[in-house]
Amino acid sequence: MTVWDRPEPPLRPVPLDRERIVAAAIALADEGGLEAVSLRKVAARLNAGPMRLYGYISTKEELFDLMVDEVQTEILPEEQPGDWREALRTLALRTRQTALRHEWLADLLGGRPALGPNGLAVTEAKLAALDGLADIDTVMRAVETVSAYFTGAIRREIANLRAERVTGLSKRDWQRASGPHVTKMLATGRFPALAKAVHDGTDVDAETSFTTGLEWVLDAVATRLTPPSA
Amino acid sequence: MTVWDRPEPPLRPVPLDRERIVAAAIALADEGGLEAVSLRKVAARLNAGPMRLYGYISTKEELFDLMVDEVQTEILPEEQPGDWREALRTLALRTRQTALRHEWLADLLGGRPALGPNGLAVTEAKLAALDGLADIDTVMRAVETVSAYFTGAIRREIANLRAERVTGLSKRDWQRASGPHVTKMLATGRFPALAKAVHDGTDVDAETSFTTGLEWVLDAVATRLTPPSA
DNA sequence: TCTCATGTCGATACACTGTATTGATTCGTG
DNA sequence: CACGAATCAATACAGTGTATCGACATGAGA
Repeated sequence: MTVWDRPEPPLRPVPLDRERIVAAAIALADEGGLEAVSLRKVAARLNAGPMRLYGYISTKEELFDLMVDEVQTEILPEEQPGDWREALRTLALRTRQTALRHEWLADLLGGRPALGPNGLAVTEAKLAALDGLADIDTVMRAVETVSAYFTGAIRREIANLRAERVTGLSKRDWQRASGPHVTKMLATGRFPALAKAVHDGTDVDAETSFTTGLEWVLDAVATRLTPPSA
Repeated sequence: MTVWDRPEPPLRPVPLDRERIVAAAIALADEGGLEAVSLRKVAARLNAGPMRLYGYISTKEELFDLMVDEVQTEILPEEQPGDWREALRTLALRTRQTALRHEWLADLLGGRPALGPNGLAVTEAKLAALDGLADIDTVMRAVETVSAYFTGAIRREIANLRAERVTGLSKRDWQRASGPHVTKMLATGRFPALAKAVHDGTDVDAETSFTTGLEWVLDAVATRLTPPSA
């Protein structure tokens, strides 16, 4: 093979760093969901071979960890509001909004401990909101409870959202009218309470459902805080 | 190739049904986690070719749906206790226990709407527990909130459990002593509340954490129920 | 300025995945 | 007994995460 047949060597490889890798991965996930993220595709976006990434991460799971940590920056508000309740509410709502912007986050939420810098910062913010308002153990239980609530609520919301997308129908309409399976099941009479709920319940939007439950949980937390000493 | 070279045809294929397929898949997942479930391995356990499964499911996701629905039978208690609170608590605790028996459930919990017969039965049980104790919309909010809580709590618990397994240390010990990364981060002083929590907080076991939060949420629900008419 | 060691990079390779297609084989039915 | 339909397995394909390894550009030392 002569020189003329051989292509010029590729230009010096673009320098890589985790930031660029994670950004590429997030872009892919935003476009096509988590399953669209493959090391080959991420590398391709950066004009690199797949193996190149293994200098920066040692496993695909680590890439996911980095992605989660990265979007946590969107969760922390610029300034922490004063009231503990407002602070926790804001963190919960911003987590939800972030998950709506990056739906793949719902698949990862709660899946692994969030130990990256931004994850720790979010945890810090949660704990700081309640700092001094009760003994530490109560504060920890409170943070765990609120976080567990919104993790679960967000997962369910995104799950429903996806289901609605594939059928093109709202969950309610779908159950009531054209979801043949559920309709048939309800018709069996084996699920009276469920049938009543589907039939008589108001089809409340996801945000209302989320905030309603959130306020309930925050109420529960409020009861446990030590009353401000008189 | 003569008859003598050719092996006898395989015995008539073992008849298949979804039950056996799902059982095989669950066994695999119990042993090696969700990622150990491949259509090839499931089929192999049933002495069948991979393609055979596509007569019973049309996608791997559907197999997961069936697996989730199957283990829901372990969640429903034999008899429904009388008290709404007891009923919801039992459902939550049994979901947790089921997830501890089948850790892969944590990966799937809340990931897709549970519309199988057993999933519907569990939802029915939740709704039935509160039936008549408040208007339907309140009942639905209550069920959503409790479910969201324990979905998130279970996910976190399993996530921590796995993390502990790979390091061989309790989360607390690990953070305090030998988790170099977290230790270093805490040492930066950027996370004072977190540092205090790790340092001064009691290392409560997972079950206590779970039930504590659960009772809080149940308290919150209680507040919303219409007081028994005098 | 030349040589050599070092370490980075990418090509290749491997074992495996979910699933479409296709061809053989069996069975029920006329 | 023959044929049509249905069932099933083999093959195939495009993709996956990651181990291995050879080439090559780069920096250090002489």
